[in-house]
Amino acid sequence: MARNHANAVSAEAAPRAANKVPLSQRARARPPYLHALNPEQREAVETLDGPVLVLAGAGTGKTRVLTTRIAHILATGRAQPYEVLAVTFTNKAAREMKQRVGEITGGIAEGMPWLGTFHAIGARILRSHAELVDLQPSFTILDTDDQLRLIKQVIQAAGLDEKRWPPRVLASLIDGWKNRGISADKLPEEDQYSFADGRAGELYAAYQQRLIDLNAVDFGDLLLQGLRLFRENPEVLARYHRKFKYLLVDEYQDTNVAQYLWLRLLAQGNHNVCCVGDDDQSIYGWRGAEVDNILRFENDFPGAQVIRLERNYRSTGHILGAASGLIAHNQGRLGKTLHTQDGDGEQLSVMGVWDDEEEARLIGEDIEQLQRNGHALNDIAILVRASFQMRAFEDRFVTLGLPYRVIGGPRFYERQEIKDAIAYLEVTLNPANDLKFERILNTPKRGLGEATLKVLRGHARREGVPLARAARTLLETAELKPKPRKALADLLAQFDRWRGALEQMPHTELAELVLDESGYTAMWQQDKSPQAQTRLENLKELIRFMGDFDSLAGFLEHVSLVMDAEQDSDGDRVSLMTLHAAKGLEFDTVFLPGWEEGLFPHQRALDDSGLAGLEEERRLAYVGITRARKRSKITFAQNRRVRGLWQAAIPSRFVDELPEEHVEAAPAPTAYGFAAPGSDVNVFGMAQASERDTPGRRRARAYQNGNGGSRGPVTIDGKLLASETADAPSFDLGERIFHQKFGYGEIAQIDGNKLTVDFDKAGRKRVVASFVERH
DNA sequence: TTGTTACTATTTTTT
DNA sequence: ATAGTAACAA
Repeated sequence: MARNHANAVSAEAAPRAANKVPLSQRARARPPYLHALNPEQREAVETLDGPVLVLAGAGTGKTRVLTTRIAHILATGRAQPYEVLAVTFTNKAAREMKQRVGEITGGIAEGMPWLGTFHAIGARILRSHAELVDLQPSFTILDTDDQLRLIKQVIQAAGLDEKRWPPRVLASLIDGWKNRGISADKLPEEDQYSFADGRAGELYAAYQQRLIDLNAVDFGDLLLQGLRLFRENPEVLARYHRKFKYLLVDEYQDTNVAQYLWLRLLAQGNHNVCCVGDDDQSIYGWRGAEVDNILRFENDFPGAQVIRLERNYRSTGHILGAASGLIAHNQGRLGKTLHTQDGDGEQLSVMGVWDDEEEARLIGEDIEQLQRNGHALNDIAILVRASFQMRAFEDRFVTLGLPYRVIGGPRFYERQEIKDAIAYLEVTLNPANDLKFERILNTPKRGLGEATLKVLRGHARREGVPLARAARTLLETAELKPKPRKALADLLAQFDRWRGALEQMPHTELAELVLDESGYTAMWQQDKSPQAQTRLENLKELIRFMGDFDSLAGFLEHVSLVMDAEQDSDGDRVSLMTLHAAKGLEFDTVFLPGWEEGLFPHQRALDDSGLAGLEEERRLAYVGITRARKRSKITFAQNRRVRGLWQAAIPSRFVDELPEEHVEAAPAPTAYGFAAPGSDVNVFGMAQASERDTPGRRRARAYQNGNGGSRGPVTIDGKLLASETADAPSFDLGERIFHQKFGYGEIAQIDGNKLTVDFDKAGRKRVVASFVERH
């Protein structure tokens, strides 16, 4: 490992291919984009020939290096935009990179057709050669719902008990195999018995056959079939070897085996492959990422140069020191020493609290304090290990009226109503899409249930035709009872009509028509649940978004690959997210709650993957701490509700692994029950005595906060909200209102900008007026 | 076929 | 606690 380091340093003196570049070129003034880089970054950008691994620690300018490198390749004329393959994991990263390359080159990147996610690029390559892997170029890409439905069918067809052999389990097994590049015919003996008493391979193969029947692929196939394509057709691979002069990979520590193999095949062409990553930030092992890929880079790509970026531009000395000390407890790492030219800054604070409610309250107060001192909420984040931890914070922030945003929650295209709507549109466009057809067959309810579906499936299977086709012929026979028969006939007629309208009207109008006439919109309008309103909004949003595309087909292709929608970034809000979602982001102040054994490190990670699991959890902690520019505040609760029951918790071992010189142990003022909950003690650990903080008022407030059913005026700071509530409408007692989180309710009491509302579902809650709307 | 009740499995999450 | 699912009754 030390050798790598030496290697990197010496390489700086003589870039390997310098002599290939004409002297006139070398003597030119450095282009402006190189000036902004430090020597290591510049080396990473300019070392263009042969394999390069850039080990980029947290906050060392990884994205900058990657984008500048692309810009450099283009600006020096080494390759045309279409000759550079750049892969990322997320659409967000791809978008960002595209934009930043564009900024540096002044638009040359416009046509970088091969900058995208592994899956998008895989799909693109596969479409050009579909026949070579038993597909038609128009193949559809299944989402997880479709995949699960299909696997369920396969399990049923095999005559297995779904309860004993749950489809989800097989789905994740198949996923795992595909991640490791294992196709159905190559399933190792030991994996055979991982499902259904040795029938694993048989089921995997049956599933693959069904995919081919449907002319469909799942996400794993986008890579696995790509591998097969390259292996079975060397001439195709050779074509891409000639095509791609430079390969770049972002977040290399997150690659799985299939991606690695895919990449290695492509890199066999001219070996100009540059991978950027940080072994210390590998946190996706549970979904197939192999840290080994990055650890083994030099073996896999002979002659590789390793360049370390160790100068951190983000965090203070104490934060880096604490994070480095923690991660040093991991065994399998390449090793980096991050340093900063910043000052030491504040030490990390660690504090124990009584329970999750107190944790949320103290952090809430701390945030208000920061806000009073002029900190933007946008610069503050709370990073949790598991999403259930978010609830306490959301509840607290809603009562405080503290604006927050949840990052990475349920994504737009994952929502039920969006998937349903898309299923309708997909079937309109492509009647042969059986899985989507099944999805909407009885949504809304039209009396076409399990029994009808069974008849349809049987018929379709016998004739070897899609369900919609089978349905049509079934209408001619007497196999179905009159009622379902009529319903089915109506549905088919509707689809025919919509299909006919495809050419007649803009696709957004058609979408509205389909959703209206199918009764889908009506279904949600009649739904009384608090989310129904939001769902209808989402449907409107979907149609608005469709307007950005030229055609329905174009829109649907986008949706199948790009599962995320742009996050709204308006307003000054605290960010709330999981540690996983936080990778790549940074904030001035980061709160890290829930550092307790069992939660963080998570018990499941320990049980499932032992030491490797623990090390991944530790990397997660490292990622969390290094998100902070100035302040990291760790808390742990002594008591936490797990699955409804209270459990005593002990502080995470990670707390004790933090080097003491970088950490300040904040006293736990309320932890042992001396101070009443609700007292003004912040996470800095200093009791903030204020004029309104007499013991009596504390008790009063504790009563109000603790016992839910609060009455009387609120004593929590109302003044913070002045700016947000300026334009809030005024309400009357007894008025019906709608609240994003709690649904519909009736106003029971008004205190300035705070309302007490009896919610239909959620009961009596105290909310801020700006958070509700008239109904 | 639909609505009700009982039961179970609850980290992280992209494509 | 809770949500999502499966068996069961109407």
